Amino acid sequence: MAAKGPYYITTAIAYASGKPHIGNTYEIVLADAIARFKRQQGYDVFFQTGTDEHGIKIEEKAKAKGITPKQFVDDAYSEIRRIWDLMNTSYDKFIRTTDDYHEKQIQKIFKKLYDQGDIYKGSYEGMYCTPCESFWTASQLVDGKCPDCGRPVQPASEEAYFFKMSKYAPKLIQYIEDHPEFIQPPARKNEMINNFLKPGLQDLCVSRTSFTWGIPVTFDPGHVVYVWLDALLNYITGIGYDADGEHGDLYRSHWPADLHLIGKDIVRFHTIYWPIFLMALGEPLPRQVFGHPWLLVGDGKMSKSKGNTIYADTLVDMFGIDAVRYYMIHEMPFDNDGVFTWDTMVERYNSDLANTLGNLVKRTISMGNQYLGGVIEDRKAKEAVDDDLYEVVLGARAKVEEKMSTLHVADAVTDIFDLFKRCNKYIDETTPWILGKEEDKKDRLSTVLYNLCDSIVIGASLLMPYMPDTAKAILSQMNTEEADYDRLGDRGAFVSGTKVTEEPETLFERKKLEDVLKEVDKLYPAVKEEERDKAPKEDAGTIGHKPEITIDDFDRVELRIGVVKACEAVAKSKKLLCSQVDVGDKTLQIVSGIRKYYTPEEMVGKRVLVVTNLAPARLAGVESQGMLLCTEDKEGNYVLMTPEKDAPAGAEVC
RNA sequence: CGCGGGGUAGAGCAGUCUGGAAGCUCGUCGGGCUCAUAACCCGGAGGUCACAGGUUCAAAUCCUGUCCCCGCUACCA
Repeated sequence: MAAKGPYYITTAIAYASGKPHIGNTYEIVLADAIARFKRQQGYDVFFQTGTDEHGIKIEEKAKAKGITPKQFVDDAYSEIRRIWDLMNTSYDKFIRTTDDYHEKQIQKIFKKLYDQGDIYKGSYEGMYCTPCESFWTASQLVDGKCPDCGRPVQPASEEAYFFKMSKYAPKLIQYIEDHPEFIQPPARKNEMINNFLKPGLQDLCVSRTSFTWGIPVTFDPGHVVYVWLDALLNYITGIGYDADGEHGDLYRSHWPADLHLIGKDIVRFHTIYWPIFLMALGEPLPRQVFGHPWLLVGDGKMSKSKGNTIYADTLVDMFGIDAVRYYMIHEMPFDNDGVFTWDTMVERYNSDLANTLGNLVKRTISMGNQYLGGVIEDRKAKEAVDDDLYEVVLGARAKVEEKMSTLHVADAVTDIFDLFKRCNKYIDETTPWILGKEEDKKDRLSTVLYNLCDSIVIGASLLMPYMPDTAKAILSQMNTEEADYDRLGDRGAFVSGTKVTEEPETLFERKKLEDVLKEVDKLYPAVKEEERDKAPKEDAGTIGHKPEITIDDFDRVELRIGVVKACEAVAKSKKLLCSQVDVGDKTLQIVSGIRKYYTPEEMVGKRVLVVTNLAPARLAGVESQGMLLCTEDKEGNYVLMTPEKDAPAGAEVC
């Protein structure tokens, strides 16, 4: 295969805060398929992935667990790397932002950018909670108060370093316009230019003093480098960039990157901040950034009742590595989110892997053994239908290549399966089992089976980047090596006279949906309990238990029965209803986020539980003087709390 | 008029940029075959391409307007 030059591909580095679920795992698998494909084509591929290990969140989680941040990220790193390896991904380098060479370079880079005037010292405006000693941005506040303790906060400013973004904006706009392929999918390009670049870029905060788990700024103790300047630079520090210009060989041969594969949520950082950092360093810009869509889990019902986090290792246990890789790659359209459901998983597994592919290989090898003793020769007894078969088979590589060139990876895999489908059809067209009964048709029979083996070898070779283990298993059953990529457009990948295996193994055993669902049922209650134990520590977003309170604490809350007298939608909002609620001695105006579940009309006359001594707040510009109590039903819909028997407005709840 | 994505057969999607016979997968119904994992092959049924106007010889595709869904965001007190 011809050498085609360097190819550098990266994934985003994973935030080392916990076990990655299938959505996070999708990215590394997709990148792996692309990297393997490029290697197959003959490129000198370097494939880098890694973990982002700094930041306040990690510092806090470690503290909650009672371990050091370093211990925390070591654990998280091991788990992430274990999953990447489990998925059989062929990365060449796994970088951690706590690696010493990375930290050293970040410090040098920071200094360099500061010395040349791109970074300056300023202040970061926000709100400060004195008792908690915490700094918050306006958007983090809950009801204008400290999200931790609920006490009032004061405007304050924190000393911080900033990067002068605006200076490079015109040059970046020019670059983006001149390189239409730079941002993928193309729709994102206008989004970046219109929403961020044209209105004027704000300077980016690149250091913080409010936490310590980060890379220290060498010339200003107390400051640590803040997230993006640390994280994005991994793409060059990982391959030997040096701020003093003493770059390693790998950097010299492989930078700029050919492809940064990232999630669509961080396109902005990779197509605006990252190129600007590089411009400031005087380094060339990456050739392409692809913001891939997300792999989401199930419909609402499934995720509520069965837990919505599904991990790759769970799926691998049930279906095997390549089936999971196939699902991830195949179910993800180019620019729409994909969805994981157990139903589709089983459907894809049975219909594509077991029926189309597995069964094809098995029946072909079985016939080879039954009629020809396993030795498959091309006896040149050609018929017209053979050309129809080969037209599809030999054309597959070009199709795959075309799809891959625009990163339509799912479509590329579909083309390979079209090849296998054509083979199944060919078997029906040629009816080898009939040829096998007639002595004078032996040559034809042999040729037919040869054509099939040849086609399967070509198909398996094409499949190598996506399902490496399966491709190898097929080739091994055919007793044949992977065909060279450059020859996949020609016949002869399978050597005439080769003896295939006598005992073909079943590549994918069919699965019954009901069996899988039973297993899922068994699996998920267990996972849920496990998570409930971890939840309070690990994730503030899930429901944990609150600290014990005294009866006096409870007594501070004034709860009463209210009757809704009038209700209307809040004009400026999609979620809010504004109700006038009679609570006995007065009528409170209460705004609630329940428009999705109740119409204003059905609200009127309802008896509800009301918190009546809550400090007023403004929601969407409307004052709210209390709170209606709700809970969630099984589907996650909000349900109002009402008294079980009739109780008058104003009755106290105790 | 906050930003963005979307509405095409029972389900999931492609096709829309570059107008020119409505396509794929699954399901369903019928047939064929028996080498193979109840698998494989063929055929049928099933769509006013969200709606309404417009441009055109021709519109799923282009233009205008409307409705609905989903993310994100501001406001789920």
